[in-house]
This record gives sequence, C-alpha cells and structure tokens, in this order.
Amino acid sequence: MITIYDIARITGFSPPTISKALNGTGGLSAATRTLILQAAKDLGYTPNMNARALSTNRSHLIGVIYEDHYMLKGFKHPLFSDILNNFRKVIEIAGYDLLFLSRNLGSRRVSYLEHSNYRKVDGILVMNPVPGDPDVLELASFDRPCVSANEPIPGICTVVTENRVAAEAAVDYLVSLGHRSIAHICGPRNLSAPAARERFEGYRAALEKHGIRYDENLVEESPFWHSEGGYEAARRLFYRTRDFTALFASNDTLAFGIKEAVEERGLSIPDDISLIGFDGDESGMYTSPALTTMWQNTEEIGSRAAMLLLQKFAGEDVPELIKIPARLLERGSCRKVATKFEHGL
Amino acid sequence: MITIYDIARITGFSPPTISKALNGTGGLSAATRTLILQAAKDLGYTPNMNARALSTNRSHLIGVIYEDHYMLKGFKHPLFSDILNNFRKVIEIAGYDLLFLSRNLGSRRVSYLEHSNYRKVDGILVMNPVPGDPDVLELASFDRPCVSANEPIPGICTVVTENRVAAEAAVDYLVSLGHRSIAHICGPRNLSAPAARERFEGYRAALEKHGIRYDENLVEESPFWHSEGGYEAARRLFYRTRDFTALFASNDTLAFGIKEAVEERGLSIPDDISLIGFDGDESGMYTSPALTTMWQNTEEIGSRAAMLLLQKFAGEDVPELIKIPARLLERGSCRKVATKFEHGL
DNA sequence: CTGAAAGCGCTTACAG
DNA sequence: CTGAAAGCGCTTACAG
Repeated sequence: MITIYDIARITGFSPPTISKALNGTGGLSAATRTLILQAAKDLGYTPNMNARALSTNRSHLIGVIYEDHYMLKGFKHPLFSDILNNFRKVIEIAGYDLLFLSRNLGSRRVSYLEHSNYRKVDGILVMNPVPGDPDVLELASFDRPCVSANEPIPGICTVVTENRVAAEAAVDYLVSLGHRSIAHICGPRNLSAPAARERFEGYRAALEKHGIRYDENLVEESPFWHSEGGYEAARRLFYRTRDFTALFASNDTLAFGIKEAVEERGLSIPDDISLIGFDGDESGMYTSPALTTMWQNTEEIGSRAAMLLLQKFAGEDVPELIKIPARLLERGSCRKVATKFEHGL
Repeated sequence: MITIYDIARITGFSPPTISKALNGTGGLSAATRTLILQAAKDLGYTPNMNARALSTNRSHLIGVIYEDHYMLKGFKHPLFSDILNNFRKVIEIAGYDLLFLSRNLGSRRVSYLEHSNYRKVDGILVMNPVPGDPDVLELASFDRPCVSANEPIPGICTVVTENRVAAEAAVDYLVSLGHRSIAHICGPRNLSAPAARERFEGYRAALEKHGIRYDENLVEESPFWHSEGGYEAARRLFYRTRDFTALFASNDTLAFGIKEAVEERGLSIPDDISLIGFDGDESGMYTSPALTTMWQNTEEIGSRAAMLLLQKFAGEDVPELIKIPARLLERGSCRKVATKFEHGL
C-alpha cells in the first residue's frame, strides 16, 4: 500500500503538502497541486481511512440501528430494505459509508452509544429499534447527529409517514365508494411507536367528518403486526358483528390475515367486503384480488432522512419532525357499493 | 473520551501494559491485569477502533457488496435481508461489524477493491452483484478473505442453494401427485449466475428419471426474474400449448405472474394447473391458494457464509463451494391428479 | 506558497 | 512481569 510519504518522496514535497493537495485544503499553487494529484493517480494511491479518522476524529461512517427482533412474535420492518437503500444512495454520494451498529464489541455486550464511540461514527440512522429501548433513547445524548426513519424518538429528528392524514384518506376513499359501515382492525396501540394509534385516530376523524357515528363494535385491535394477528382479530370482529361493508386494516400484513378470515367465512373480497391496507407492500400485488392500500413513500423517507443528516453535518438547523404524505394505491380489493339513496331510485 | 493514557496515569502502569491487559496479550500478573481491567471499567473506557485499526492494519470490519440495481428492470434479491441478518448475527458475536461497500469514495468513483483498501475491511461478503461485474471478479485478487452468498464467483468461496437437486425434487413432487405433463418457466439462462440453468437441468433430470419425454414445447424462458416476465412467458406458453397439468416456475416471483396469466385464461390453480415455485418467499403465503414452493434456507446460507469467513480469518482451509439443501414447502397450489392407471379402474 | 514538529490512540518488537 | 521507544498514516496548527 502506498502512502503520502511515497508521494512526498517522489514529488519532492513534504507530507503536509501532499495532504493539503489531496484534500484541497491550504493554499497551494495550482502547479504543485496538479503535480501531486497526478502522482497520486499514477501511483494508485488510496487514502487510509483509519489514519485519517484517527487524526480528524471523523470516520465518514454512518451507523444504522436495525434490530431484526422477534420479541413480538414475528415483528419485522416491512419497508426496511427500501428505506435503507434510498438512504444509502444519498449518503454514499456525499462520501459516507453505512455501518450496522451492533451491541457487541468483541464478546462484550455494549450499548449503541458505546459502539458508536468505538467506531466514531459521524451520525446515526435509527430504523427499527426495539420499542422503548433505553439504549436507543440514550442516543439523544450522543454528541453527533441522529435521525430516525418512521419511528419518533424524543430528541431525535424523525422522518415519518403522515399516518393520521393517510388513514383518514383511506377511509375517505371507502366513503367515496359508498361505504358507510366501515370496520377497522388496528395494530398494537400500546407500543411506544404511535403508528397504530395515529391510524386509528385518522379512522375516527374520517368517520366524524362524514357524519358517520363511531361504533366501537366495529373496531378490533391486534396485539401484533403480523398476519396471524389480523386473522384472529378479524375472527373476533366477525364473532361480534357482520354489519359492515368495508374494512380498513392498519397495515398490509394484518390485511393478509384478515383476508383469510373473510374467505374462511365464505365471504368474498371485494364483493362482500372491501378491504384497504396500509404500507404498499409489494406482496399485495400478488393476492387475488390485489390489495388496495395506502402506500408509504419509502424513497422519500429514506432520502429525506439522509439529507437531514447531511444538513446536520453542515451545521444547519433542521425540524424535529418531518411528515411524508402517503399515496393511495388502487388495486382490486375495494368496490363501489350502492348507497341507500341510489337504492331508492 | 478517555484513553489508555488516562488508565496508565491512574493505575501507574505504562500504556503498553494497559494495552496488554485490555487485549489479554502478553504475560501480565493476574493482579495488575484485574487492576487495570477494573480501572478501565470504572472510567468507562471504550477503545478507539480507528487507532487500533491503524496500528494493527485490521479493522474488524466486513464489507458487504449489495447492489440494488435495476438494470434488469426490477431485479432485486428477494432473500437479501434474511441472508444478511443471519450472516450478521454470526459475525457480530465474533466481534466484527458490517459495512456496505460502495463504489464512491467522496465524489470519486472507485472499485470495490479500492474501497476495501480505503476502509481496510478484513473480509468481504458478496450478496447481489451486477452479473459479470468486473469489479466483483477482481475481488478474487483481494488479499483478504471473501465469500459469496448464492452467486458463484470464480476464485471466491460460495454458499449456494443446491439448485439442481432442489429443482429435481420440485418435479419429483409433482410427479408424485400424478402429474406427467409438466411445464417449466425458467428464469434468464444467459446470465453469469447459473441458477436458472441449474433449475432447468434439475427439471430435465427429473423428467428423465421418471421416464417422461422431455418436450421443449413445454418450456418457456423469461428474460427477467420479475412477475411481469412470468406473466408474459406463461402467455407465450399458453399460446403454444395447453397440454400440461402442472408447472414448475424457476422462482416465486415468476410464479406470481404465471398465476395471473393462468387466471386470466379462466383456469384455476390448483384445480386445472398445479403450480410450484422456488425461493419460499413469504409473499407466497398470502396468495390464494398459497404458493407451494422450494424453500431456500436463508438462515443456513447466511450463517454458513459467516462461519466460512471466520474460518478463513483463522487461517483454516475451506471448500470453494458449499451447497445448501432446499426444502419443499407444501402450501396450496398443487393437487393430486388421477393417473391414467387409476382412471382405468 | 511550503515545511518541521507534534499529535491522534493504539500496538509491536525489544530490552531488562 | 513491565516499560521506553518507535511506528501505523494521516492532519493540524504554526512558522517562515
């Protein structure tokens, strides 16, 4: 491996001068600068990031916190790879690399904060923390910038889908198709992550807006975000009532389970029940009918989170919370129903 | 941030002694060792990995090559996050961290090799390279260990699903259900990655084994691995012939597209056509019927790849190619048909 | 515009 | 069993 000392020896300049030329810092003459750059190129010089990081105390590394935890029996972040990929595109062209932040340091168990100090990461992206994890909350005191994707954390700048508004739009859509009896199966509302609560609020707001009485009999909660949870919740719902023509599911995975329960009862989607999900999971394209859903803009979430981090690196002020609109993805699981008024004609 | 100098000052030992105690190297007395370790703990010492990496020339970093490229219109690695998660679990408890290897170095465009030298990664995992990418092939000359998951690369140790055998098993299964006319829609066979070719070979081998004549009219190739490709290929197949009762799809995503084409023709799965896929994608659980498929053991692929890398770090010899068996995942898209013989009874 | 000196925090021979 | 010296490859004041 060739170093700046090699370039210094060959060009006749001193190592600090080589360093300045390579980094574009310090006022060198254009001539020496191009000379040095050329030599570096000819020699196939690659900087040693460990040395650079040691002296500058900046690693050009961004730590990612992503736990593939199964505490909640199968909970997984469905949008993870999309968000991460889009985040990565932005930070890479800015010269940063992505590092998974673990809680191991050799065989020792450590916090994310310790690991961040160990690697001297310049910033952190929080993706899929264990809900309420103290090791994550502690990150707010990290002396370098953090952002969170889709998961509000006190003291950390967050980019998140506009859950409440999008849920309201989902129900608006069902109403526009003529539905008046709309059930809701929500995700776990007791978690620190507010997605399930916000979507539920959006549901209620939409009903109210359209003058539909809120009926708690039409709402069922799944303690988990997975399809089995959706299935069980739908069964509980059916046990109580069959008095609805549409159902809004708090996410797509729940919707898949709900669909099973509906079919098990001999009912058809969308003929008997219109079903709308949330996320825009690709899987929903392959069910029959394909699942209509509120699509989370993972590209925007990922790239905005990255841009925020870069802005923070540049010392700019950024808002604490950024909401990204979702979009309706009309596929085949909802249908227009005759309203009572039309019936009467 | 506290350093070994701080610990040295406080305990009265020299920095090298502190280093030896911390690393468990060098013959220190048990007393000083515990004394130093205790002091380190009390002070909340975290080593600076940049300094350590600079002096040892080892970073305890493993580079991951994963390109989310869309060259082939929508090609994505469906098993990516599963394999990566399982890989990560193993290498993290061994004290390594995962770094995404990009082809950027600041604003400069570089090869993976250069980036690896820049970060001094101790090893590399190749996950989803652009097929035939010279920057990947070049990695075989990297002076540190590399492994590849699911993609054979000359000179690099690879862990891959036993495609040929698993494809044969898929067709065996169809035969066991009484099918004798079995179509095959294969993925792109012209790529450097041999998966489509190997699965096609398995298909032929199974036919031969069961004394079924190979009929090229029953085989159609999709130029891409995505569902649109499967859809189009199935339409071409139907245009030519309807003379089959079962179909083996080279992967699940193709199968989803095939399913659409089948239904579009007014045929039902599995009543008219039994369909089997390959991958074990979770999405297949949510279609109706759920997709029967050959499941790739992503946990095994990821963890084996990690173990191989660790073995290489330890200087052990490892095989160049490791094949992981797939498993049949019986869901609902295949059914038993009456054989001619049974008919006669 | 360029360079000599010192430092970033650790480890590796080597000596005693 | 412990420490003084030198080095890993770079950068940052500072001086000229």
